[in-house]
Amino acid sequence: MAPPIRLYNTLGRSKQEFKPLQPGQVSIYTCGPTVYRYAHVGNLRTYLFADLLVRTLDYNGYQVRQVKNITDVGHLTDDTFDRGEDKMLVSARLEKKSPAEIAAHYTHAFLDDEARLGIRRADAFPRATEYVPRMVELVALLLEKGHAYESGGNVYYDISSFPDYGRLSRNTTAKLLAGTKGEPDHRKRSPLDFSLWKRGDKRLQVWDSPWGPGFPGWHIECSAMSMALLGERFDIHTGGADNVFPHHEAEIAQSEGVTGHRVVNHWVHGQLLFLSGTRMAKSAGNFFRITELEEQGHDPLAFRYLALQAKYRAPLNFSPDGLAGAGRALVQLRERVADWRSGPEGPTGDFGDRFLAAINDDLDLPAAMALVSELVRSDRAPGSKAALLLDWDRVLGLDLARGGPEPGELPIGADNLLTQRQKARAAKDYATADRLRAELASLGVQVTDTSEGQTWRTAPRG
RNA sequence: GGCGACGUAGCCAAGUGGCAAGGCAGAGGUCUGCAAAACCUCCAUCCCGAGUUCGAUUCUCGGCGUCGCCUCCA
Repeated sequence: MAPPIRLYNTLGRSKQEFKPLQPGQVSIYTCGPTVYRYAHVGNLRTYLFADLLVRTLDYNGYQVRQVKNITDVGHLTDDTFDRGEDKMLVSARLEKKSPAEIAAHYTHAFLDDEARLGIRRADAFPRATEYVPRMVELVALLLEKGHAYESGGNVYYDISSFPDYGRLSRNTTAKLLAGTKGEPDHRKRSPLDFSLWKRGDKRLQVWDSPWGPGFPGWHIECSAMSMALLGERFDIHTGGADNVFPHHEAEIAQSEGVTGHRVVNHWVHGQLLFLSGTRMAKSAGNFFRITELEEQGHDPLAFRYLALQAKYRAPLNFSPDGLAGAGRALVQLRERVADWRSGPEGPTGDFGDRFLAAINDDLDLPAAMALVSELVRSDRAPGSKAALLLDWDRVLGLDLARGGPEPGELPIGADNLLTQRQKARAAKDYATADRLRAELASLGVQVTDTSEGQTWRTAPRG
């Protein structure tokens, strides 16, 4: 009997028992990337957390449908007076490519990056540009229902028409107003009203609408794509903590404004990745791509291991040392699984139940990882330890079946040195043997003596 | 200014009203010709102050400090 899954819900700020709308099935919408640049490991941490959620539900026997949007329409950096720049279009200009080319390039890179981290493919990756007609419909409905107004060619959401505005982020409109800075945009009734549709015909990306040519506001796409693919009610919506306000607050106002009822049951947000105490961000330039870490000799899954050791709801401080440590631990774990696989089997006690209890408790992967260590050190039968670890790997996603590192290719001349060393050792000429070991090491070959003779392995990366 | 987090060993990071998980690094030991690996052992009174309590790292209040959101951002 599996313990119930409890998930923290940003709406309500508490762990709540997860109950799917349809028995045995779960619908998840994961707020995806805007594809105007490469994703960094900070971005990927959020998709990793969503992946762990999907895998946990799958492990519990649920049939999961996950939708992850690809935003290939740029958003303005500043909504006021249309001053902001659109990042998609900036990238297109800088790289002298069309927005579609930019989007295609970074979308592929994103999917590759996800695969490197063992993130399972979502069931659907809707593109925002393909849902603009649906967005236009939603904006028209919001106008019809009195939640929006047209002004100066733009359409704005009237937050005073939605009393629940602020419930997710716990901001109140009165306090938000007090904190308003900068000059007000006089086309808006309230400075807090946000854009649903922006007029503009001089851009590279323009669509027709009842309000003239233009482009959609920043939040409407998620309302459109989530409801188009998952329906007017779905189970879980994931995203980064930075999206709570204003993005998801606006999404709730839009989706519920249109439908008149609650759309998302569980809002789950993953915390951000930090580097030297500040948020890893594209704009700050303090980031690593997963491919960069790979070029430095790290296994991409070492980052996954690192992330598994922290709660998804807590900020995580990234450091190259921490990553290296996680990598060492991962290699060792894989070697053990390889060693134990063919060993004898036996009972594993309550380890399986404890693992399930950990992951079902709001994705407590740190507890699960501690359990991995406890199991490894335990005196259970090796074959069963390996089998259990491989079973857990369905959730952990660390590719534990991979085995130890490959011996690698011997550099030229090393073969001869190895033979000489073997002879020297047989003759108990240890001075020569040690000299040859040092010589081999300088060639990048690590020699180890075992009871069955010497073994070697090429050093990781040259 | 508003909203929200957080401050635990050298680093990363869990956790609980009652002797502080785990990983990496480090120390000692076993093993080994030596080394490596492996194995064993060791390594924190939890930012400060006050309060509640038999007892607080864990609850409350007050400091100090760090960070996130309030512009696009995972």
